[in-house]
Amino acid sequence: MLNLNWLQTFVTLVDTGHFTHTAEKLFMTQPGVSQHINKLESACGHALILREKKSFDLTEQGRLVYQYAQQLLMSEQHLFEQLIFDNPDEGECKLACSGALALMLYPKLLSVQAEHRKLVMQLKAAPNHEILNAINTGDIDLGIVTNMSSDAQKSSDFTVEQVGHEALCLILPVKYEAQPITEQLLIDLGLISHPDAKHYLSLYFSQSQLPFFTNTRLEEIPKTGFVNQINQILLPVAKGLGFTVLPQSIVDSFNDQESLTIFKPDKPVIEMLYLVKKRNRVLPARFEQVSSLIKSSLLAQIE
Amino acid sequence: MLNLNWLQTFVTLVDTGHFTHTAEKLFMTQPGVSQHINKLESACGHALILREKKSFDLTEQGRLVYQYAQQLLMSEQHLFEQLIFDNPDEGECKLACSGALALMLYPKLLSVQAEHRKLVMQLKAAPNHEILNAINTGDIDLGIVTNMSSDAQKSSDFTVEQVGHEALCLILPVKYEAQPITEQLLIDLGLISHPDAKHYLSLYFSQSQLPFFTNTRLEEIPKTGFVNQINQILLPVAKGLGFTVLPQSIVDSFNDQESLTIFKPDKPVIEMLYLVKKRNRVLPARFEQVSSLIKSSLLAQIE
DNA sequence: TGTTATTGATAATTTTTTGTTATGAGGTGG
DNA sequence: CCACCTCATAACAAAAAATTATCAATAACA
Repeated sequence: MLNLNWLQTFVTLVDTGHFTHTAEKLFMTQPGVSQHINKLESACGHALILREKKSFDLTEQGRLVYQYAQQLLMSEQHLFEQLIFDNPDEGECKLACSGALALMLYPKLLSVQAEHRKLVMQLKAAPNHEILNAINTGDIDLGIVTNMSSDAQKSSDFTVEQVGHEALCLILPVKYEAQPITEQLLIDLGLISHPDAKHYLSLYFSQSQLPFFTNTRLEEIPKTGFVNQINQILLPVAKGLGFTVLPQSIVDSFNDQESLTIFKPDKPVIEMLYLVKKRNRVLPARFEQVSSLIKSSLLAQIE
Repeated sequence: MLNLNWLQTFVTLVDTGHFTHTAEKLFMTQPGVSQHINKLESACGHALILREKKSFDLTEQGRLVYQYAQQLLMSEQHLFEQLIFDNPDEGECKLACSGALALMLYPKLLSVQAEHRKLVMQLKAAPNHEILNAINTGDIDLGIVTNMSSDAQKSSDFTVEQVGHEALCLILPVKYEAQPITEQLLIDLGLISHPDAKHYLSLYFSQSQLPFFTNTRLEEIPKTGFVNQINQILLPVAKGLGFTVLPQSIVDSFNDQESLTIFKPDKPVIEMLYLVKKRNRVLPARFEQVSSLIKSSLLAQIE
């Protein structure tokens, strides 16, 4: 392994072209410089300089090592700067949320990044449990999840903050507009499924006070479609091929609203949104603006 | 300064999450691991891990250092690979030649680079003495120059190889086509100057056996223009604003040939082209294809 | 062309750093 | 609750690095 001190000495030597001057510059003795170069050479397995008379020339390997060393010393300096100053406009933000929220949030995050090019936004759409898992391993810095309950036993590992809520909609083809919803109707129509469909469905029926489907019987609904592209889920519904359950925001952003009908339950179905990070983790300064952006976006949506 | 061994230990520790396992993996003892981490932390001036119970969490600084260390270890490995294997298709080629030759060579060099994206061609157009100087300092790996004579005293510092020659042309506006060339005509017409004009002029008159301009009187020719864009020098000549001296290849690549007339001296004026590198310097493998490309290009041009 | 001053290499010695062993405190799991 | 595992600490041994004291080779200069 290449010792950084040797590299520093080597760079200075190449710059000055002079062993003694290098020693003075680095507050060491001249034999020390010779030794550093010798050690570096044997660590590299190659001669780095060709000594001739008083001066020397770089070998090709010497050039490579010189380039490498310069980069290295620069990047170490950069690291130290990062360590002492937590720049709010620089660094990676690894975020995760549901596909529905990603659809809304990603453009806003990107406009922040457009202003601060060194602030790199990474947004991953994933189901709840995967988000929590990724936060735990440190793959994700900050996540937005819906229900914390099912992972409650782990919840002590997280810092959770409620940041908003979103209405869930039961969506059918427009031709059922005037019809009363029955369990049999839904079974006949079939479900257009998607990654969060199961979770949304059980949430919807348990909250909406509709006397349909106890949890055990949700499986009985036939699946007449599946997509994991959030903005394409409503296409088959619009074409009359099935029903589905999605957050309000997805429905709002769909082009062909006239082909859909949204069922109005007696009691609106709301899912809570939680901003989650790892417990004890103090996020860098850049997450200030990110989380306030998230909060204001989610609040604005409720209006 | 951050010791590479400490960083290696730190990375392994973060990966395993386990001091003892880290020690085993790196063939050291467990207290050694503890010490490495302590030293790294004090060198960074920050806690890198938060020890709690048996396990630990990374601090934000720890994350930064981890990222940095991973990059570093990777790039050191890359360096070693470069040192043992001189890849003919990877690396920088820093070349220099006259503007005229650059015009011809650069497209060819770029088509080589297009095939081998890691082979980066850097071509600089510069006058002779600047090229020799840059080769001497190591800023340029390989150069093409015309006359070595004036820097002959230094020539022992270089390895020189003749690689071709190029005809020099005296170019006038087409309206002088039928006219005999006299010294007075040139003075009346005026010189369209460019960076190599003086050198080309003295070469031309000393070789062409025209009884014009002893070197001392070259200065008397009035300058009626100047450009340092090689492919724009002939524009003012075509418009009748002056004469100039340029290599044949530049004339050939000019669009508006009909507006020019090229003087035919009794004895054609040739300037030799030399491929020059620093003496004793063994260039990396990638220069094989570069110099054979240069040679074949210059030979092809002579035909 | 001697003569002196510089420059870098080498060897021996000292100092500093690093790694190991021995041990202990705190936590875990059967 | 006991045996075990994990990491921290201190004392010591080993290795690495720096320094001093030289020397040979070259350059500079009278």
